[in-house]
Formats: sequence, structure tokens, C-alpha cells
Amino acid sequence: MTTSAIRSASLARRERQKAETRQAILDAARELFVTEGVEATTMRAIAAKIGYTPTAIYHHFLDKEALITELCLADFTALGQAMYNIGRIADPVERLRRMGMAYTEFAMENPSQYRFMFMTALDHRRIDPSGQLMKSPDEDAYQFLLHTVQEGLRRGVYRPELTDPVELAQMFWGSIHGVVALWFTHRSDPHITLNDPRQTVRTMCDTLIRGALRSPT
Amino acid sequence: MTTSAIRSASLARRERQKAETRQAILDAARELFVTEGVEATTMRAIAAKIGYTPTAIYHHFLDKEALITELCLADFTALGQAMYNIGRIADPVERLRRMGMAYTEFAMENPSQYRFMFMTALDHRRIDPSGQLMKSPDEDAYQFLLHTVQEGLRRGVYRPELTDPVELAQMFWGSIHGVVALWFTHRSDPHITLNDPRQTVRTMCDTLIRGALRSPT
DNA sequence: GCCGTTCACTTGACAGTGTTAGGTGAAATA
DNA sequence: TATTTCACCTAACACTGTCAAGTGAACGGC
Repeated sequence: MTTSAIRSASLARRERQKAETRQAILDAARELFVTEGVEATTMRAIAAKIGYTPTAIYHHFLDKEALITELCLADFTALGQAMYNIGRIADPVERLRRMGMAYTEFAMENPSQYRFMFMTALDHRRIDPSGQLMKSPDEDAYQFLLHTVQEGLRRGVYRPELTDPVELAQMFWGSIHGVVALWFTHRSDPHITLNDPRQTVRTMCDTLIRGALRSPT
Repeated sequence: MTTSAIRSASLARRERQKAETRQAILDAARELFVTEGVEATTMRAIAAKIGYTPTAIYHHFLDKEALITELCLADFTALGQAMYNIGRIADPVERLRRMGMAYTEFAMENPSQYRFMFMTALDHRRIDPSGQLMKSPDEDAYQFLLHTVQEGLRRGVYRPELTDPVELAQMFWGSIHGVVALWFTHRSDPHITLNDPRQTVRTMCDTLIRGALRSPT
């Protein structure tokens, strides 16, 4: 082994170890965020879980919000992938329906992730300071939704009053998000009875699409 | 003046004074919650605003959450009243549409109130430990929505597939809530363009109702 | 093989939070 | 006048996120 080879090898090992503890922090944080809630988990708890001192975390992440943000970003791309995997369906309306159900499924399967993805106001400049990330449809679920709606518009399947793709996407996403979010915040409210979101979202998508189509089937 | 009359008079004054500082606390808290956000306003800040010590607040409220809860309850009845004032409209479908717009207007006019009414998971047992409050439709917006939906069902205006009033109410409320909530959390997200919720909710209500009616107009 | 450097990590602290036990003093009662 | 009440304060507690100043093992150059 040449000296330069040794140097690069040891450097690489050091970086690998650093990356490992960084990942350990992320894993510990994720589990605690999910089980205890984001607000309730402290930096000290995360550190204790992996046998480090709280300050060690600050060598890998700027602060607590940066830690949250990093996990959040990973979830965004995961959701984006789940959406994109539906892309094979040719009919843009049927695809929309399937996207709605997949989105709901994701939310119900990962409630605490969903909470801090869509139910807390994050500083979006910190998630993506450059404004360059998440531009391709295979990662950005919103862009994919927009494309699907636009495809329907181009084919003229929607009623003539509905011409704005942003409005249509906002309606569709918003309505599903609302049923899911209401479930999360009010499921334990004794005054309010709510059905399983999967069922309600299905009916709502059907109703909304029927109301949006030029010629309802 | 008899001694008992004097006693009751002074007692009354003392209670009135106590009620006044209690209200002062509520007013200060409300303003700070609205301007600074609930999380960001401290007990010390509330106390300082009215010239008291933080601990004084604890003689009037159990803790910070009780303070939040009390303000929240007042807003719930305010929203309930706003909903109930629409009650004159005979057609249950048109009434539903108007309720949706009034609800959206309330949310946009009182964003921070709306936030902690519907976008944070409150401990509902603390809001109403007895489970007796907010049962009359003139105060409980949800009950009023349910009644309106049921009236439509009774008249047979909805499609035969739609038979569950809870599901129908959940669809309607959830969809509006979603558009509003998404606006609040993602309005400053550079990746996502959203229209004004008032406009989108109007279109969405029309679309949803059209899709739900047996014979669309 | 020694020596200086690097750097992942720790120690110990700071300012701030919600909250509480114990005290103070003015008003109300007797 | 003496006693009690009670709205409010003083001083502290345990906890949070965060940081300046170290420590010590692994590294690179000689």
C-alpha cells in the first residue's frame, strides 16, 4: 500500500464512522419522534439512546430543527416515490383516484411522519435553501399531482368551469389532507364521531371526481 | 345597610376584581397568542403584559394549557354562532354551501385561532371534562353540520350510494379544513403554488355538492 | 519512534421555559 | 383591635435547547 493509499483508506474509514454515528442519531431521533412525538423528545433523550452526550449531535446537525428537517425530507421523497409508482395507469382520472388512496394509505401507515410533513409549519427555506431540490416528478408528489391534473385538462375530461390546474390540484390534495388531518386531531374527541379515513376518502374522491367530470360516468 | 348586605357587597366587589384580572390575563394571552403564536408566548410574557408576576396566573388557571383551552372554547362557541346564523336558509344544500364559505371566512379572518382550534391535538377531556358542554346545535358547529346533512338525506337529494350522515359530514368538513390547513402550513413553501382558499373552497364545494347530488343542477 | 495536528466527542455551563412551596400584606371579618 | 382570608409575590426547582472550552485518541510528517 502506498502512503497516499493508506491516507485515503484511513480518511475513508473516519468518514464512514462519522456517517455511521450520524445515521445512528437519525435512527434514534426517528424512533423517538414516532413513539414520543417530536415536541416531547429531547436532544438529551436522543443522545442517551445511542450512548452519546447531547452536544455530540451538534457536530452532525446544526440544531434540533435541522434534524427534524432531514428526516422530513427523506419522508417527502418516500411519499414522492410511492406516488410515482402509480404512474403506469394511463387514464389520468383513474390515476388521480389511485394517488388519493395511496396518499391516504401513506398517512395512515405513518401518522407521525405525516404530522410533521404536512401538519406543522416548517421553515421551507431550511429544507431546501437552494430551491433546486425536488423538482423532478419522481420525487415531488405535488408536481406529479399537478401533471396528472394537467393531463386531464388537456384531454378535456373536466367541466369547462374547471380550467386552473393549481385550483384543481389544491382541491384534490386539500380535501384528502383535510379528512386525514381531522382524523388525527379529533379522533379522540368525544363530541365528534368520525369514520375511518380510508373509507371516507374513497367516497370523497369518487364524489369529487364525479362532480368535476364533464360527463360523469 | 345591614351587616349581611355589606358583607355580600364587599364579597361581590372582591369577586368582581378577581374576575377582572382573570379577564385581563385572558385578553393578554389572546393577543400574544395571535401575534406571537401559542408556542412562542411565555407565561412570563403574559404576566408582564398586565403588570403581574408569572405565578399570579396560576391563581386563576391551572396551567398554560388550561389558559389555551379556555380561549379555544370561546372560539368554538363563536364559530358555532357564526354557523347557526346561517340557519335561516331553507334549502339544506344551499345552507351547506353557505356554511362552507362562512367556515372558510372564519378561518381566514382568525388564522391563529383556527390553528389551535383545529390544527393542534388538544386534550378534549380538559376542554369539557363532563362531556356535557356543546351539545346544542346553536353552539356546536359540528352538530349543526350533521343536522344539515341529515336534512338533505331525509329529503333524498343525495345519490343513493351516500347514506351515512357521518361520512357525508366528514367529507364536507374535512375537504374544507384541508384546503385551509394546507394554506396555513404551505403558503410560504416555494415549491408549492396555492390559490386563495376562499376561491378554491367555493369551487370545491360546488364540485363536491354536484358530485353528491342525485340530480345535479 | 517521536511530535504536532486534527477532530469526534465531553464537560460544564448559560439563558430560558413551565411550575411550585412558602411568604407578604392589605382588606374583610369578628 | 385581633384574626382570618386570599390575591399576589419571592425564590427556587427541574427541565429545555444550545455553546465555549476542553480532552484524548487516531492521524500525518519528520
